[in-house]
Amino acid sequence: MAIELEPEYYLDNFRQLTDFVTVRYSDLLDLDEARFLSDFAVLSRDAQKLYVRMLTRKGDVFRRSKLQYAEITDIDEAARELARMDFIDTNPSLSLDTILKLFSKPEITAAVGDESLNRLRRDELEQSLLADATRIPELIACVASLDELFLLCRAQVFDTLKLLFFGNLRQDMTEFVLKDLGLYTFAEYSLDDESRFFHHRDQVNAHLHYYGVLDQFTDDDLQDASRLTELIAQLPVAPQEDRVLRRRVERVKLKFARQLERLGDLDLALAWYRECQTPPSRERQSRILIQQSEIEAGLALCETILETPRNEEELVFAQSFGARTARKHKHPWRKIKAYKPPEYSLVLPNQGQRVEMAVQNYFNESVATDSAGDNTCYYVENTLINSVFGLSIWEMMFASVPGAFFNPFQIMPSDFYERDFVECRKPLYEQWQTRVSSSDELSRCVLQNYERYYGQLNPLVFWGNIEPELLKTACHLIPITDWQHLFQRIFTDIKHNRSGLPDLILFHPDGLNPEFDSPLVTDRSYQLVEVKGPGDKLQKNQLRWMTYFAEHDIPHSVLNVTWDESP
DNA sequence: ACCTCGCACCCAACT
DNA sequence: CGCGCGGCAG
DNA sequence: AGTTGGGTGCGACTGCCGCGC
Ligand SMILES: [Mn+2]
Ligand SMILES: [Mn+2]
Repeated sequence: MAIELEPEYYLDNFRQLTDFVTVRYSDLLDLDEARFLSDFAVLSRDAQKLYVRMLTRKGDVFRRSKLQYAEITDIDEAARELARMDFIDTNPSLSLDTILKLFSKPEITAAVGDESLNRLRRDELEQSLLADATRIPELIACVASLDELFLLCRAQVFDTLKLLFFGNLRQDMTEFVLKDLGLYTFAEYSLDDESRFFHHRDQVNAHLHYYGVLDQFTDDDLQDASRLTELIAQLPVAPQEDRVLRRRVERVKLKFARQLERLGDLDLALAWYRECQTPPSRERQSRILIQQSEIEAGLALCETILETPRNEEELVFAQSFGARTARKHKHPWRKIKAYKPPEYSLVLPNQGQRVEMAVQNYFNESVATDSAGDNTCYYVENTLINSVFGLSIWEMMFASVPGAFFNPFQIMPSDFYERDFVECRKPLYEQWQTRVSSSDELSRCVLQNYERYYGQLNPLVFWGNIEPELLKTACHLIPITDWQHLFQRIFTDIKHNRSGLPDLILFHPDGLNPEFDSPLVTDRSYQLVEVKGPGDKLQKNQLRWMTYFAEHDIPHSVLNVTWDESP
């Protein structure tokens, strides 16, 4: 399905972006931004096209010969016009370093006239040319004369416009293309002219400030504790009401603090963790304290977590790490026994396939034929349960709620992972509850939404893994009370409980033959099986799900597979 | 896929 | 020469 | 020796082309 784009698609996309910003945010624009828009509007079409082409390419300096676009009638004339209007500089003063990056090795050595330089690696070549400061002006003139060089100007203004449009700087103009090519289909949601992500200029500036700090960050900084500290200190202080910015800033702080830990700067890491509320901040603090032999403080923090856990993972951490540490240092501790799921093992011939597939095939060839023949095993991991959940809450997810949607390329509402997602959609939640009150209702709703929304992006719905047949089977063979329990746990923390579901699901409407020699559940119509190959072990999120399964009588087990390597 | 998810592989500490 | 990587385009 | 916990690292429309080694 090769979809052709209009020859000037990129200019059209740029216009869509600027129109969107103009309609919603004219009151937040500063003078530079307003000038940018009005100057751009009076450019010739050729000039507009060339400028947008340059904007969407990497870097800000370009060689004339590398700008070849058939759909632009006269590139040189367009460039002159852009220069007159200050959109580009056709005679920029650039450092030798910058200029060298634009040319290939053979071009540089030929221009310099020293073939012996060919033996050097690219980075060595640059080093050697930059080494002699007295030769630099001469070399700049020499290399730069190989081609006309254009410097892109006012690109920061466009960054601000993109930020206003998307609400972030992670997305870019490729969203338009991917959508138009049919690679992405977004769900329908209402985006009226009043849907705004930003409400004050100060807020825009704070977000720009945040991305400015990220921009300064390079991979080398990860090895430099003082540099990391400097960067964290520069991050903006997000106001209480800007939840998105708070989330973003906090994530970066956690990441940098974690890196300070790796670099061995535990005190600094601790100090920055203390500035953060979100997990795993307190977990890391506790670990550091214990590492520093601050046993009392470390255990006290575990106690605090036990009293006010921010999420289940943090709670489980405090229970197990607290108990282990207390035992080791002979402190009293009220220990809670960790759940051990039923486990059994199986030896299979190694045919080079994924271990989950090997087990699925094994089940389909043996256990599945156990009774009437309606038994089947699917390798679904998170996809089945999340998809059924996602299809069932579709209307709630894309409902019009203030602040939830603000750009045309969202795959979910901005508050989807927030604690109060349900609270903010109470009436729809109550409707949803009636829809999941019986197997027939659930099945009807899920299959209907499958047809209605097929292919539309949704972080919970995995279109490639679910067929109506499977959905129907699952809705009927997993009892509605089990579905309600599964949904309930996902709703309590969508972000974290979307994952960790077992690899396989077995359906057996008439149960299984109890003679079958394994701890498989025999008296239920389905069961979930987590497969573990050699060397693998239950992940934390998998164990949390299994603990919950045990509490709610959801049939489950862990199957350890070893390979039979004998010929 | 608002930079994840599950697994593979490694290491250290414990039993 | 062939391979892997990254930029670019649609 | 074997187990357990913890850490890190890896992939992500596709297809083409120039570059570096
Ligand atoms: Mn798995
Ligand atoms: Mn598994």
